[in-house]
Amino acid sequence: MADIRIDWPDPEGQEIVEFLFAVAMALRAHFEETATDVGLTVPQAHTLIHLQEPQRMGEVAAHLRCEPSHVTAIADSLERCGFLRREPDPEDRRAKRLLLTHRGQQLRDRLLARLFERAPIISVLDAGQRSELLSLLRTAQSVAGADTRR
Amino acid sequence: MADIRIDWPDPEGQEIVEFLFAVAMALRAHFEETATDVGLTVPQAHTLIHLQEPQRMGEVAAHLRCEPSHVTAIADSLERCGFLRREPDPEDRRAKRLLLTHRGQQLRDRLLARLFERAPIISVLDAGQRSELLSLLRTAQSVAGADTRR
DNA sequence: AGGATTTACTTCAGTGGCTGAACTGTTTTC
DNA sequence: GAAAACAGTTCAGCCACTGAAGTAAATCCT
Repeated sequence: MADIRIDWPDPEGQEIVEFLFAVAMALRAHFEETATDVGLTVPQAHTLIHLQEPQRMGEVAAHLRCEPSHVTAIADSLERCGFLRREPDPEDRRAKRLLLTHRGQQLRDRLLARLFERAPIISVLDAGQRSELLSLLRTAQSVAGADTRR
Repeated sequence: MADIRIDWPDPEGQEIVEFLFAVAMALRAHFEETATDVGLTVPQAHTLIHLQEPQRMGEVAAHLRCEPSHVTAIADSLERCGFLRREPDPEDRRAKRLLLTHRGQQLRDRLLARLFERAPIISVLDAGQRSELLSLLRTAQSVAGADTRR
């Protein structure tokens, strides 16, 4: 992504976007690698991470930004592996909540630990740089979040 | 991605990684949206962007991190649409180079313009914050790059 | 020089993530 | 209490992508 050239009035902004794209791609690769390391696919890993607390399937679908039918498939596979189970939602008998089994919790912890442990990028920054980066990212958060929604 | 909690000795680093994941997901969505806006799929858009200068197909495959056979398919589609053509590599008659047609160039420019123009994140930062962010990202670049390679 | 190996792309069959439509059962609405 | 909206499931099908087998050209090795 470092080889993009285009006539554009804001070279600094462009360079930032390019860097962020590079970061995005690196993190994506890191996530995928970590997931396969622990024996999960990317959507399985995303789902597992989201299930810190029991969630209704529709809520998971909204979080993953995919169709509910896809969540059915993901939940099927994770349930077959014994990482979660379906539980009827006490407040709505149409809905089901996904909740992690003990093995699922363990796997989730392992996954997250590896994810943060070997994360690229932050390891070269010193304490001051890191808090600077953090505050900049916090500032930018609102827009990023606003842009994420469909 | 804001709802991850795990017992981890480095909460600041964790928060940075979480933010970067959020940024990564936002940018990915932004890229996908922009690509479909101009009538391209994600891999088509990536390929088009990479073709600022004519590239051999193997080189494109390496850049996209996919199998050469997939590049054949992508090139087929883009050639059918008239955005690029195959040209025999003058230095190796086994190889073919992909090069953009005029329409392909135009589309690439439009794509990149939209990509930077509507990029999330940077728009809320002022000039000082932006150069800070840029220098931090430059510092972190080496590691990110190192982690990207297989 | 020339036969064996490697390399660049293509073709094709198959996998896996994901969507959209049709269906069941439950809740809400008026 | 019937009609509409909703949660999840099933199924057919799309698209990105891989891996193996095939063709043609370059390189390697005496």
